[in-house]
Amino acid sequence: MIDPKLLRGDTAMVAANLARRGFAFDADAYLALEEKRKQLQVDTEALRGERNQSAKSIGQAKAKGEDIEPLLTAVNDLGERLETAESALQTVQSDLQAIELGLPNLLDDDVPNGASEEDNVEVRRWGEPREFDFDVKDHIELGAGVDGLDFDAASRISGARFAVMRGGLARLQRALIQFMLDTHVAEHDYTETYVPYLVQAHALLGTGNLPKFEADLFKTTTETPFYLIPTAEVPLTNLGRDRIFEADELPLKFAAHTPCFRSEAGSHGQDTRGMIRQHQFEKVELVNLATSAQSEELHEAMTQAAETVLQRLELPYRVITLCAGDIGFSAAKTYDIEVWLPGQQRYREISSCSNCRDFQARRMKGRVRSADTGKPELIHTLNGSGVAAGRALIAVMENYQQADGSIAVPGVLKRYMGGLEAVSAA
RNA sequence: GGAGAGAUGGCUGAGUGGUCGAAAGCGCUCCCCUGCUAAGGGAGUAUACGUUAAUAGCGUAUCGAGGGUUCGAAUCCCUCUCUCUCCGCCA
Repeated sequence: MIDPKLLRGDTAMVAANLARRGFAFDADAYLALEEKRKQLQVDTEALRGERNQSAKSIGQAKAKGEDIEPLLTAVNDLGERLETAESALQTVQSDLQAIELGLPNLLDDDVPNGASEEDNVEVRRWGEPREFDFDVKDHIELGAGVDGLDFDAASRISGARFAVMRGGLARLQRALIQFMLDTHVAEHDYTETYVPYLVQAHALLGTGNLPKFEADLFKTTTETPFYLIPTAEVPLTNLGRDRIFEADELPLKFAAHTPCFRSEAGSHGQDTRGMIRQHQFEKVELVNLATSAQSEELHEAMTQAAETVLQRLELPYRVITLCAGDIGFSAAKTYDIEVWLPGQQRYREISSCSNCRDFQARRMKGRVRSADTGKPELIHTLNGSGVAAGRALIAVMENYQQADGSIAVPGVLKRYMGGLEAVSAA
């Protein structure tokens, strides 16, 4: 949520900022509603004050043994007036809240303008795409060749956008996950964390996935519905929910491996072949809970941490800053890391590192007791993929392919592969 | 799944219809005293929202959540959630 005080006090600035995203914010309608809220709230609170006063004097009169009948008649219609005022106020407040929950985060000043991914700005590149002296295969062909990636089997079980993996390939994905977690824990000071894969609506409201993006989520039909997490960002970030941290507890840095579940509604026709875009995929996620003073630096460090993984795997990549039209709902600023895929001859997203500032914290009531003032203030939340394991597997397959169709095991993964040098057909 | 107990401020813990936002203790902050890493005395110490130039006042809300009864609810009633104990079941 955007700070309601800011929204109210500097509506034009907020509207202009949101307009950069292509988000049309009806400031006039909002201000009219807000004006109404203010009046209703003042009225309601005055009535409540009146009621409290009379109740108090009735209590005092009764204590003195006086006749309270006349006092009771005097407040006769108060209850009804109050009830009317309260319900009107409640209606307006929930309308306002619906508007506020639907507004995306304010953009950081250094988010570039732009309408689509075409306008994202490259920050840096690392590594050189490898030169092949044979015809390059994509991961689908390679996976079939080593008899490890089976989309037909998956579709018989679950339909489109699922994969079955076997043997060395399945193990390679597990090796990637282990390697990533070990790296972040040992070198980047992350705490390995295990979290629920099913969460309730309020957790998703906190991260900004709800109420606007329900269609992207899988939901159970149980009496109290659960949602399958679309990313470990949801449970990890909610570790800060309803808490007041001491200043010296922050930053907290959590790393978790989880499967991620996405309905991919609205992505029909995109990446339908292969394992790029699935309903279920594995990811190692990084989340930081921080003070406002820490978040900017941590954002850079988190991006570096994700880059480290790719560097150790010797996978060429580039880092881009997402433009205003491409950045996510809850983020103030996002770096995407795109890995080189020889099979597609282009860079594809493998990590997304965002600073959400206090946007999610406000929804979650995540706070920290300021070291200076002793007062609670909102924490900053950051999340990043460190990195997507399914896509990392694709990247390793395509970048490490050999002329005979086998896949060489990257050096850093060998210890996780039982000394295996290459994944090939059994 | 069955039976029972419970949920109060940073913590412990009183409080069963009326000046209770809430006793007391602990912790923390400030002051005083004390020639010293002790003890004692005093004051203060929740959050959100509204109003406001104001982190000053004033008002409103909050004692797990939601609803109800009442002029008035931490206290009574209903529903739900969570925690604990015992039993059952189970990876």
